[in-house]
Amino acid sequence: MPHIITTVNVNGVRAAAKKGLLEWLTDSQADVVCLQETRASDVQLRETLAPALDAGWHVASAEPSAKGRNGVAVLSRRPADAVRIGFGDDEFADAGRYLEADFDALTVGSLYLPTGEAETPKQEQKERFMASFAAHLGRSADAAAAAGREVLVCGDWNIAHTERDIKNWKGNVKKSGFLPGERAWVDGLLTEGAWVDVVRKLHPEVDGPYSWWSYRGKAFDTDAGWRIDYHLTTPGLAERVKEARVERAATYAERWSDHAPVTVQFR
Amino acid sequence: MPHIITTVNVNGVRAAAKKGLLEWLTDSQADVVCLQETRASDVQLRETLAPALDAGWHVASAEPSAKGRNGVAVLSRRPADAVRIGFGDDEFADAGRYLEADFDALTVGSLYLPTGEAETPKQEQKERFMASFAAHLGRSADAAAAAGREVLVCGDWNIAHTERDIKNWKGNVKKSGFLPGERAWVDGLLTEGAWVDVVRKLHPEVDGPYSWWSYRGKAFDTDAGWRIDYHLTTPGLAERVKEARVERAATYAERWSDHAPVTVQFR
DNA sequence: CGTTCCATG
DNA sequence: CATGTAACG
Repeated sequence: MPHIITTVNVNGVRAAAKKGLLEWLTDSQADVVCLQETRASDVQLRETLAPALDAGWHVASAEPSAKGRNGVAVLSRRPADAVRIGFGDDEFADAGRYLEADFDALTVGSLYLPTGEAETPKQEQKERFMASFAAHLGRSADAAAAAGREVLVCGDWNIAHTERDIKNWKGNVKKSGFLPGERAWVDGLLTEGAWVDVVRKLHPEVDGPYSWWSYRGKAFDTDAGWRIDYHLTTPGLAERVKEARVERAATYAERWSDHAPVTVQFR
Repeated sequence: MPHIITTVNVNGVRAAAKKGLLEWLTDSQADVVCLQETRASDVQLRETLAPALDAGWHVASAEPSAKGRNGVAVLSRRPADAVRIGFGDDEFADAGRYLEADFDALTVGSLYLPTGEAETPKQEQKERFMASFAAHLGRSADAAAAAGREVLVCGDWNIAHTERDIKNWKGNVKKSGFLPGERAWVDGLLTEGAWVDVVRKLHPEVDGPYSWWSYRGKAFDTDAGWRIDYHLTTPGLAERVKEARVERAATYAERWSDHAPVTVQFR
């Protein structure tokens, strides 16, 4: 079973690969790397990742129906036992926003939750996705418990959960990504330990660690970021979490994404 | 009166400026430089050319109504006495395809004739432009003769006149830019010496010199080009032409346009 | 094959 | 402020 799992929104895998993603991957100790916003077809993704595939990585991907948008993937050092695209909602079936891959008794999900914009139809779409995906998580947790399996769902959730998860929380209370309803939705996922935010579990008292910084202005340099990339795990797996870190340095020399990789390690 | 005049289609002045246009301009001995396909608003053009303007160049420009398309300009070491945009045809009035500037007894025109595509509405538009512009050239020649002035119209005519003006002429007889009707239209302009193609006058027997090479393949390296950038002058001025050259080397180290500057010098 | 625009983030 | 795409050349 994989012990080190990283998630990173690459904001265009082709651009990221030109700027350092592949070198970062070469240095990575991860067993599984979940990618979001590949913004590439399956063919383009394989072409871009060819050096990594040659080096032994396997890839499973969910291609977006709209060219140059969304796209999620799971890279792994050995092939997944099974791969499932989508989460049973026809509206988002071919959006390239969710993919699950099984490795022994562990299921890993790579999620790219929609961006919203308060008071617009985009926000309604985000909320439809949230409702539907929460139902999937519920079913998934129940099925895993019944089958003695564990589940880890990581990716870009596009929601900062608490005031600790966003540098300028006061300035964003009416902005999509920090709306009360969105934060309450995350509360609901974590209720009674159904799911555990394992980075927060390990670092309960710190601000951040942020995983996304706008490209505008000097947000990265001043660490004016958001923690919107999470690893949520089933409770049994959460008990085994050993270490978690945001690899801010990965994008420090040359920034190859506006997100940084978030890595968790399990016993 | 200016004695050295250059024309160059820059294929986007902002991109060209980043890659060497301004250095070429610094080294240029020209008194007047006509630009085509600036693909910029007047404001963007001035921002882009700011170093040249600081160095003493003056600019007159015809902004395109469609953003990022067309656009012609005349740079000069002293301000023009008068500037006229367009050539009296309402259809093309704000297309950013023609500009005239007066310097003493010389009028200089910067032309970007439309690209065509055989058997399509684009070709019909090109031919409407050609008919209308030929009428303007006729009026212009008559007026110049009556007033004892000379006229030079340079730019990207998007037509290779003869078999000498295109490397692979056999492969292009049905392609816009080398259609019989287009070539005959140029014949008509030159009839009875009303207008003189001064580069060809100086170099009657050579193939080329080409002034445009496709970016595709190795067209530039193999000199598989087209001569579509001309200086047409009134007969009196043609008598004074001393030297003409295509500055192919200007774009050799780093190609800042798919066209090369064409420079003529007068006594 | 390159430029610029657009929608999206 | 960066991505990919499109129309255009």
